Amino acid sequence: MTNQKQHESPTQQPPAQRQSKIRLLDAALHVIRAKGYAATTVDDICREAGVTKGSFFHHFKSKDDLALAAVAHWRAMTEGFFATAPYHQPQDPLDRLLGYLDFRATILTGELPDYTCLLGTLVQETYDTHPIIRAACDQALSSHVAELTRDVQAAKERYAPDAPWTAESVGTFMQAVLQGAFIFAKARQGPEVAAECIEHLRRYLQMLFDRPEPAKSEEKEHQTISITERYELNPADL
Amino acid sequence: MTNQKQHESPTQQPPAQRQSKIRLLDAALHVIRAKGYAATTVDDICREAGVTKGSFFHHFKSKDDLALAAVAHWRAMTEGFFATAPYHQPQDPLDRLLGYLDFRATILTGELPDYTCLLGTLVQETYDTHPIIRAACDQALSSHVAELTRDVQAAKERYAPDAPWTAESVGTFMQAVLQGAFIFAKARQGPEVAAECIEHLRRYLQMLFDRPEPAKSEEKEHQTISITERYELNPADL
DNA sequence: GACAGCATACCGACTGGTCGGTACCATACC
DNA sequence: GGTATGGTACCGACCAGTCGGTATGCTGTC
Repeated sequence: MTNQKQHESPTQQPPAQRQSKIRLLDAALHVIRAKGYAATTVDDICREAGVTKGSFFHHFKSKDDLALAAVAHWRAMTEGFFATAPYHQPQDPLDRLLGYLDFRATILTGELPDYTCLLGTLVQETYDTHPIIRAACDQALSSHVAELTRDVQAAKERYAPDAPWTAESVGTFMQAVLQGAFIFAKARQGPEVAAECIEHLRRYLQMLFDRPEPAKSEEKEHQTISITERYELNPADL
Repeated sequence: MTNQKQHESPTQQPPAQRQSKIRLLDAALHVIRAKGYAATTVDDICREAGVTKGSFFHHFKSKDDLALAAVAHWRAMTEGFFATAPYHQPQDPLDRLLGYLDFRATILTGELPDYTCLLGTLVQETYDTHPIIRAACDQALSSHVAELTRDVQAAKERYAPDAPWTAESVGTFMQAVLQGAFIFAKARQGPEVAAECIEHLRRYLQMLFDRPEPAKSEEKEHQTISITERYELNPADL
């Protein structure tokens, strides 16, 4: 949570208070990823957002209601973020997929709650006790998988039309690897292990589509620079 | 939690009450995997174990103390379980690795809390707030990874001595895929997606070691039957 | 073999604090 | 003034942990 506007830009901004709901949602993304859902208290979120409980319950019916809104917020944020990311540029669908993975490796910066996934954290805790939250996480995950699956399908048609696996299962596998990578990053307290996992996943895709592994050097160059500035987004808010 | 002895075998068993600690630990494994750590109350565990709170705090200093004991219990259970599993038989280290994955796919039965991993669930919630639990999970995960790494290293020496990746990173990747697979299983409420992920992982290993994918049919046959009976263990208790 | 002495195991009512949620008030903007 | 927004004070439920107490062994001694 670093990119909230410095509190007063008194000229054109909607009244600073109006942003309470968004600040609560941003705070929720951060706190839940750090402490987990059950351990996160409403007061925690209010404190992080700098608003009071009254405001919280004005905007959300309950803590669970906030969780659902947070998932929707997460979807909106990530969809926007990935939609404008640079990896879509290549014509070749396989290049886009590999670019996606490079991009995912690139944004492994900051503190752990800044780059881990809300959905994985949330669904782990709630799958058995909060069916509605589980369903929301499932949908959000599946939507992201579907996005990837499109490129996988295109790459499959071009490079491996007769392969025995489905494009969707590859898309799911990609997301699963990321989720597992985050768990290890949490256990090891750093993103290095996640980067290693992404590297293996990248190699797998290259093998699936019969591409030899290149000499592995600069192809990230053009991405490493710009992500946060270019899109005026902060990985912390993903 | 199904294999606890029917309460009275009055002849030789140590007094039924003595087992309270183990029953609490078994209950903890189950309940924490179902509800997550923070949402699990001491009373939940006592109810599941059929003992009282007094007994709980006789055996454990605190809830966190129980978590540590549960991780140790988990390690003991899983190490025993995997040590006696059939996949160790092949001479070829790659066959052992593939056998391991087939075995992991085979035990995806029962309810979700029966086949998912305590460590992943626990570390997700505690990595930032309970450093000691995080460290315990890290150790337990790393220990299992080290086990796998041995076979990966042997396979590497035999089949891919010059490959650019390390055996350890492959071992870690394998565990990460499983963890991610469990998250998706929770989101989708069933093990099928996890089996798909394991299949991809299996294919990756075959490719890493330059083995063509076989016609994929019966090689599981001899495992599917026996696991639970043969070792008198229940996946529910892993 | 019975009994004292002690430790381990277990019980369940209770407490102090926490947390989700509510009631009601204050201010701002139309 | 009325509606949207946010703040303060508080309530009731719940929960981790406590505490006084009982039951059931184990060991040594006579």
